[in-house]
Amino acid sequence: MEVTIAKKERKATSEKVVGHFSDKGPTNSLCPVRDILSRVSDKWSMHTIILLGKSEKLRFTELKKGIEGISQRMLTVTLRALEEDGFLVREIFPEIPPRVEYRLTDLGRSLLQQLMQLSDWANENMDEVLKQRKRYSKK
Amino acid sequence: MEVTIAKKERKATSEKVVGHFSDKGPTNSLCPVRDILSRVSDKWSMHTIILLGKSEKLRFTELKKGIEGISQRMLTVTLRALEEDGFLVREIFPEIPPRVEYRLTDLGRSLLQQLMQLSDWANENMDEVLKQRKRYSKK
DNA sequence: CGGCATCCGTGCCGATACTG
DNA sequence: CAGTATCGGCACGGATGCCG
Repeated sequence: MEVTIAKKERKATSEKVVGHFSDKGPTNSLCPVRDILSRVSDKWSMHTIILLGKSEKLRFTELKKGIEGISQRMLTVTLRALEEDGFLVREIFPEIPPRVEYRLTDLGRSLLQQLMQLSDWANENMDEVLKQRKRYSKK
Repeated sequence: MEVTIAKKERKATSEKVVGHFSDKGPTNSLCPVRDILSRVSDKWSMHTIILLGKSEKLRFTELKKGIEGISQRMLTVTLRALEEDGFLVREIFPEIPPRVEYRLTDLGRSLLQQLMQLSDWANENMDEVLKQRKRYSKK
């Protein structure tokens, strides 16, 4: 039995979301959004998805090199969480030294498309946001 | 001079994002995305934006009633952060008792559109994600 | 009514050391 | 190479009390 880090660390997050949206209410229809949003918006998931989107298939070490600043631990945690949601698959080659490859699933690529759209919006509007922040800071 | 809670609490987040994306790297173009994503994906921002999107203009207490489970403190923090980014405006009426109204800006409504798209995607794909999680849990 | 100040638990994440 | 285990700092957010 492997996977001990990610399993524990993810449980809390899931329950947090479920707990706040499982009951009725007008905003209830957005439960999935916050769920996925909170999955993707953590510190490293988006980086990982984008990088995999560019290269189609990468090894652990290649990902680590491509994502500047990420620790071994967080790369593992992030990859396991994305695997759990079905955004990527993990393929183990029982060689010595071991080799593990990661690639996006169709679902993962679909998510990537969404992120790209959001990316476009963000790039278009970031200047305005920064301007607003500046204005706000001296009020 | 007002605004003490939110200002302090936001500084760390901003610096965190900037610190990790201000340098070069292939994923650098996504800096704004993570910035906005981390703004929107906190515990209450999306609720707030959606609710304001429905009602066009709401008072503090009305928002508090509409967002189930939110504390006074977090509503204040959330509203200040969204105001800082220019997603909503805060209008104070110096009456007794005081009245404060919040409404989305054009920028905020534009962001809302993006969230709605993401919402659609999430609703379409959540079943698949949940299925994947189940499969993963018994592996 | 619409906040602010403070205390405090909990979870996220980095650093480090160890392993098949 | 690709992880796991553990410790510790710090940010996020809840509870409570006070105020113009």
